Amino acid sequence: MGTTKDRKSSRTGLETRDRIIDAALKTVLEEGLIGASARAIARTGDFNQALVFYHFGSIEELLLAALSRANDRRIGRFEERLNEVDSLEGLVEIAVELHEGNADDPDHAALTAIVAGWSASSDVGKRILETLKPWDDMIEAALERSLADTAFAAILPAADLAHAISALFLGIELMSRLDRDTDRTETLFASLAGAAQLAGPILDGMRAGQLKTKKDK
Amino acid sequence: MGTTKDRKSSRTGLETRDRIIDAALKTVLEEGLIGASARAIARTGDFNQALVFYHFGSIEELLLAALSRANDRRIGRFEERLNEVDSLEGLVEIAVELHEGNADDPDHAALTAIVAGWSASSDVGKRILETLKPWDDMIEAALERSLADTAFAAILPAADLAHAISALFLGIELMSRLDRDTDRTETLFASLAGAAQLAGPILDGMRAGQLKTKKDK
DNA sequence: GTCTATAGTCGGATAGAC
DNA sequence: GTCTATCCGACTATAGAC
Repeated sequence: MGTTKDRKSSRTGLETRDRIIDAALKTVLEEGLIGASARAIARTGDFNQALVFYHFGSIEELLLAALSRANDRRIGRFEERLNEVDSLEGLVEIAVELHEGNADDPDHAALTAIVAGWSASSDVGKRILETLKPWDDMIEAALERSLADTAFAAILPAADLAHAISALFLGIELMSRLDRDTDRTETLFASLAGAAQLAGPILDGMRAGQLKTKKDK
Repeated sequence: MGTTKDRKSSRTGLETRDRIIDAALKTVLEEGLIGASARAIARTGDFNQALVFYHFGSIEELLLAALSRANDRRIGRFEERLNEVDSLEGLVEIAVELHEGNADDPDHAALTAIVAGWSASSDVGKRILETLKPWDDMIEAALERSLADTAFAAILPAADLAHAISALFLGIELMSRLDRDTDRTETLFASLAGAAQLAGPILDGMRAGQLKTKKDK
């Protein structure tokens, strides 16, 4: 999108691969997964339909590549903060920003559509989960820092909770896309922030109760 | 499925409508939303493809009808218990059973696929949300009973929490369908049950602290 | 109410010229 | 590496016979 281009001329293959991926994402965003045919994508990106097959072999492969790229971009945008956060309040703060950014983020819309639309073919499913795995790992680590020495840490493994949070986000984004007008999630996130501010001190109390400093691992 | 039928003979129109809806659900389950064409559905149900248009006018309408029916069946199966539960532990118990039942429930697989696959066209989105609304309402009422007189009730409105739970379920089912082999959700629900047993008493403590009996509204 | 037949469209994928 | 042209299959939807 920000590249120099003069409409339909010869250029290097790598550039075209990128253009195709971007066009795929945009098409999925605008037309949905079902509407993301090779022809529609080519129309969006203003290139020849046959290029999809030359560069990716099939639509399925293209969409998986697109998923991976969209995911990478999103991870890049949040991994630094996610890897530093160590409190429930901080986590929710990031979650709120993640959600708020989602509305205008073409990457994310396409990402959820692709994930959701493929609940059928399960060989692709594994590859999708593989792509999304980094989120689970980052969230899990953040949770471990945030809930350390807490009763909840013992009974609700960070890995499980992290997975649940990933799922929650997927579900929330799908639902909020069903009807942009009456989006219930606005107030939800506000409430979540409030809840975190209530629960945070309680957790800290649990920690303090054990008189065991945590920061030096 | 449990109706008397003798393969491809004349019968009343209402029976056929049902057959078509059942076939649609089965097809969505097996082939995914993209694979659920009029022809594929007709193949599954062993009837003529043209009947879809005669009875429903379009595939979109058929799938919306199928969604509604699958949802009704699921609600029927759980509404009684959901309308009675009044504790966090009880809620989680129902959630666990809901999830466990989901694996073998063709209704549910199709339901999530339809909801998820339609994040694009937003006029349909509204109708889908309308169909799912009863869940939010039932969960909200159950939460109000379960969290009454709790600090969480004040800061996290039941309506928001209910919506989040609906979204969580949608997300969880989608994810768990991506890879049946390495399903993370098994341990998740076990952990959730544990967490509820930890949190339940805490909430009861809060309630008791206010010395205000709750049962008489 | 259900069938056959078919019109018309669109999509995946490939061959081969440039 | 990119284009045109094309094959072929699948799809939605309708017309009309039964």
